[in-house]
Amino acid sequence: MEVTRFAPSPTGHLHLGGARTALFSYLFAKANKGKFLLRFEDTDRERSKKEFIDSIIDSLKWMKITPDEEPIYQSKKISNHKEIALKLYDQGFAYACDCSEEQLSEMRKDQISKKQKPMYNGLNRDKNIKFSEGMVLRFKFPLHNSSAFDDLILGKINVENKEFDDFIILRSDGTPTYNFSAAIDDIDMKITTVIRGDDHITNTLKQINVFKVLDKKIPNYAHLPMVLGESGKRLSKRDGAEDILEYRHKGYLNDALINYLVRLGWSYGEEEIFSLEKLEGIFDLSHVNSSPSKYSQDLLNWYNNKYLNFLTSDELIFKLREDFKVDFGELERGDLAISLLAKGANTLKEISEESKYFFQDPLMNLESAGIGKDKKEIFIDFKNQLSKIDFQQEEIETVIGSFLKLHNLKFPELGRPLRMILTGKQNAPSISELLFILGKDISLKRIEYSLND
RNA sequence: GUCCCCUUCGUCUAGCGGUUAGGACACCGGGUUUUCAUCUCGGCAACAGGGGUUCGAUCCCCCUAGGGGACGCCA
Repeated sequence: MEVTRFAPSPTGHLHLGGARTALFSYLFAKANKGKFLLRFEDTDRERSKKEFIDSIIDSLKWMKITPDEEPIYQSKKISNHKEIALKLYDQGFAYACDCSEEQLSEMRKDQISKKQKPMYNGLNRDKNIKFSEGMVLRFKFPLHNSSAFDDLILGKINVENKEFDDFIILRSDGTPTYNFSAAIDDIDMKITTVIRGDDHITNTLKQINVFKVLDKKIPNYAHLPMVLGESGKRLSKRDGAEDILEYRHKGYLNDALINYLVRLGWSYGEEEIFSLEKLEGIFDLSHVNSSPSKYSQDLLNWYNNKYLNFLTSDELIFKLREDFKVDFGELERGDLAISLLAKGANTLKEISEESKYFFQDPLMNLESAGIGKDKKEIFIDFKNQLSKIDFQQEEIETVIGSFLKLHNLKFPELGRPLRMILTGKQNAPSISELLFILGKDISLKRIEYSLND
């Protein structure tokens, strides 16, 4: 059975890139009838925050990415990992090193100045220093040959071992480091396929050597090409490197975001729209693109607009009420109003902002509505005509038509000022729709207000 | 600097040796809407460059260029 995991470090919120990694990992597990697990790599005491654990959990929940078991906290396994590191030391797969941080940074500076790759030079590798607390343990990385693995997305990756140094597996404070703990935990959790960003490729090469000395089966790896910002640079605050929940606050739908994210790198012929349920059946790694992709606000907006319009007016009303405190349920014809606005809106927030005139009288006087004093009589007559009819859409259109004819007016001469009176805006739904949705009382009230000027 | 990964329209991508190189977003026109949006029809637009392999390369190999990533007692 396939077992995958998402292993964020709680040193920040979940952002777009992380969410995509989690999604792919989750979908791969589901599509293979396997398990998806969550592990917090919270061994960086300084930067790991409970706040971020909570926010990552909330974000995943909102994205409908549900782990099949309770989350694992790496910090709880520190002593276990230390024990294993010590065992490796006893077996000669690791060695003690007492180089000071100053020594190491000197070494690094020196190498950089010589245009060399900065890395530990193996000074203490063969000195058989006896380990005592306060020293670090370094992994004896093979000196010769190369390390390789078959990436499920990228294909064969092979790097000369001389490119690696003897990385630290146990810090001087006695805690294990990432590359060591991650490998051990993947073993413990029986992970079969590791799906993560391709910035982890070198880590993978290190970790498979840990697997080897431990004589454990190496999992499959799939490295996802990065998501870049719209500028082509690293994802920044401006384009998605912020809290994924920000998207919720801006009025994006989780289903739209899921759909957008999965299509960022993965494809299924020429289909564009996928429900999570469908993805759980058809997702695969072989159709993941091997090149990096750029974030596109336009495309996300397009998806969001689509999904907004997949919703029923009742569902829209519910979401607007919950997330934006705008209650279309209070309106006579709120269902029509909201679906009308949803047609052209990219986000729930836009709907709420656009909806003002349904809830508040715009209070336009003659001048701001663009009606000259000489035209006032005409509008008074129009108001009288309106007040006589039953406010059904057809009747409204009929009365407008005959009124226009009677006064020999072109539509805009009536429509433009009327739209201002009704909404306070130049751009809004069609006049007959507006009158119908607003209803007789409100429509007449707004017209009267202007005419009383 | 060293190593690794990547390269099809501006963007997301289809393609898996023979295609008029397809779709979507964006953009630009036409129609509908006597406003905007919607809707609809149409248009613009790509195989980074150079060598091979092959009867034939977008597709396979090499080089160059460009982009991204890694190089911590962070994860």
